Amino acid sequence: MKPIEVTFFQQPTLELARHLLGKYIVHEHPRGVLIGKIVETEAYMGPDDRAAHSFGNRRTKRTEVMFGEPGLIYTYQMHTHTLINVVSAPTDIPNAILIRAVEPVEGLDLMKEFRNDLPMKQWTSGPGKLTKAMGISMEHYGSHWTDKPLYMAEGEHVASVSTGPRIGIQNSGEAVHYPYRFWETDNPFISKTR
DNA sequence: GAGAGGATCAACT
DNA sequence: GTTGATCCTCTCG
Repeated sequence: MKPIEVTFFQQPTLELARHLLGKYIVHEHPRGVLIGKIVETEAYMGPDDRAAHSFGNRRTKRTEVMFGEPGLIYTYQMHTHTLINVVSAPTDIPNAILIRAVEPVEGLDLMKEFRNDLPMKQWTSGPGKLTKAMGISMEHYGSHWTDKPLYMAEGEHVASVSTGPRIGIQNSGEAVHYPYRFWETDNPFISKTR
């Protein structure tokens, strides 16, 4: 499995969010290779998006990586979970795309173990779940999606894409209704709806 | 150095 | 529908 071309990340954020669907996330974990196909994403449009951490060009130690080049990995902690993003847009424009769900492709035994023997549909059907199933944590903050051991690879063609409002954001004014969520239509591994 | 809060999940009633 | 878990970062002093 080879990392994807770095030029893939050099497209407008909303297009990138849509084109991420079907790509593979590959993690060459010490205990085995883990692969998941991306089936759900959410775009966060930086300066103009009340729901984004980088709203109003807010620049802190946490959001710093979003001001870097597209294709960097932005991880952060949410309660007991780690969430993972793809940095988008040219340097100094802090956009990011949250990976909300993947479909298990390889390394199923290890994912099952990481997810405490839960039913397969619950392994990766949410942003906090998939990071646990694939062994992703804060140590991946700031590395690039084209670098091992955690990288993105060409995947499968996605026949049908659905669009809708994002999940889990509140008090974000109009931003709550923006149709910045993309998922593969009818895929069983997408996360919950509102 | 203390306190608050969040792009979540799972286990309740 | 509600709530506890319990982690990192940000803000204020």
